Amino acid sequence: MSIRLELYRIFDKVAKCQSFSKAANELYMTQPAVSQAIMQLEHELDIRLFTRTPKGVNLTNEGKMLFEYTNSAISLLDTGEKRIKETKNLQAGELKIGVSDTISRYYLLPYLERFHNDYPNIKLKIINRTTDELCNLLKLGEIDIGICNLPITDDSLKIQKCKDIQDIFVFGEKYKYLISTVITYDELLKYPLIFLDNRSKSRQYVEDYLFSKGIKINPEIELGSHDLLLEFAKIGLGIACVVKEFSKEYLLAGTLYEINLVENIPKRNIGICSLKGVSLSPASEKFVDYLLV
Amino acid sequence: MSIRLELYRIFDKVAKCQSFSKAANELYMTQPAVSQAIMQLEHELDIRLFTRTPKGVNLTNEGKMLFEYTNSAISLLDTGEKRIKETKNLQAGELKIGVSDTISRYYLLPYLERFHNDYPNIKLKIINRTTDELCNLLKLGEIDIGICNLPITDDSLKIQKCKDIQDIFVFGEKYKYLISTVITYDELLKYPLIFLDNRSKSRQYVEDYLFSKGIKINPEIELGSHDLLLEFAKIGLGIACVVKEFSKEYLLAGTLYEINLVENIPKRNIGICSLKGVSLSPASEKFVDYLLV
DNA sequence: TAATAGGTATAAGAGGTGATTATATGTCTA
DNA sequence: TAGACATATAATCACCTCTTATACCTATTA
Repeated sequence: MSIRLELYRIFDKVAKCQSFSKAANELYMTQPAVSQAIMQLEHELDIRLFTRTPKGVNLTNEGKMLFEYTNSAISLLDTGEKRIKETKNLQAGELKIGVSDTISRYYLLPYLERFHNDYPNIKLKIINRTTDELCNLLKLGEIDIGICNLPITDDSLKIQKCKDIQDIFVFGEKYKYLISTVITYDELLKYPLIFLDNRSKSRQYVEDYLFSKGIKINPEIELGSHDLLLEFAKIGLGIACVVKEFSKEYLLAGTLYEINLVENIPKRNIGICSLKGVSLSPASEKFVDYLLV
Repeated sequence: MSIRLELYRIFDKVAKCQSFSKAANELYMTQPAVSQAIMQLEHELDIRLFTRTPKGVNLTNEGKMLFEYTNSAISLLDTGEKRIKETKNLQAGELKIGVSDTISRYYLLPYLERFHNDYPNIKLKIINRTTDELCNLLKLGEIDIGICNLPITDDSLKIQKCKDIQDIFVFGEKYKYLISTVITYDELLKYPLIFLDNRSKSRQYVEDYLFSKGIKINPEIELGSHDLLLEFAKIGLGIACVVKEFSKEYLLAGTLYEINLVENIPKRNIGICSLKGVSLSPASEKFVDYLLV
């Protein structure tokens, strides 16, 4: 059988202390235990490692040789252990978050900022993709968690809702006369509509919902980012379908106005996705905490 | 307390096998043992190292991190062990021999040559010093064994006789008339004597012996090496006290002749010295074997 | 010289603990 | 739905390591 690794730890300590007794102390063992351990090691390797003297022990040449290896090995294990502990205390490590870009800008940013302040040694990696792509990245292990627009139907993923969001329609100065007018879904179609492009979950969600109400939208303009939606609406290019929570600045500033629909689009959620059955890394776990509070 | 190093070995194997069962096999343990070991490690580090799946296990991010360390550490210990075994089989290592130069040239050389042929991977270091200095080097651990002129009285040294040598007096052509003449110690003093310088054991031995017989020598010439003794005698500068075994070439070639003394100087010995109570390295041991056969 | 202090070796016994066996549980596949 | 294959859990046992006690050795010191 192979040699008990404990013996190497003891050997290592004895070599450093040049004494069985002192090593025993530092190892919280008795001297005979150390003596026996070294004898066992010497026996198994079939070679003398120490020369015993009345005032301690000295490494033989072969012992010196072995020590070069054990010393590095033991200290490697020690630092490995230490790094794990650091990671646990979030003093090191990295956190790879996949997120759709809409969310990252309007929702995630403050959390990222806070997390980075609290744990500056965690390396943050943010990957912007569509929800579907994020699910794949999760399975590939490329990201630790994904922040996605719900709903997601994937049995291998664990989903935790973390924020309600409300889809609304907004317009700028040009359509100011619509303020305090209540509008039906049908009437919306009379106006030029601005939507995200149809790969996005948000677009799909609203489009699907309206379709279930018998409304088939045909956007005048399709854009790639939520930012552009807001800006296009602001300069009067049409009525944009946006997320209320992500449009607060514009609404508060009075540069955009929300349409009063007879019936709101049902709220949907942003959720945290992770692989089912896979424990989160400490950093991921902590970050999820932030989001859920 | 610190973590059982065995756990790291098991962890390492599991990480490589990506399976508790397979690792158990390779470690000659049962699966539950491995399972428990990993759980213990995870518990002590307070972190998940593997994610369990129905078809094996996978390293978590933290597990991967730890593995980088354990993997190197374990393989370091393995190679350390391997090198020790090589040393034991004389496939590596070094052999430091201290020897007085007289001996090294005439006695040791053939043994060194043979040993080096048999074990070319052992690095040989030969150190030439006087016997007294060699004893000190032994105690300092600078040499593994010393090949010295006996007698040596030092309780901390282990002495093994390995060769008889006979001190004789020789002369060259100039004193050819002495051939087949029997000579007393007293008569020797009539001739110019050539001795080694008085730091050498050989000189001391003969001088002391003759003194015990009431003869006080007063050499005409004192030289630093046995070589020179022979050469000086050959060209007729006197009668040299040399070691018979080291002078064979000259005696056989007829360039030097041995004096017939009424009574031979008592034989003395070359011996192998090593530290008492300290086991010899495998290489040293083997070399001593060569000398003693 | 005797005694002390500090080191290692040895013997014997006890206790802990890691391995085994047996079984449960879960998941994918045929 | 059964079977194969993976890990988890529970309980028992045997080994083996550590401890205690003691011996022995070598320096140092009174």
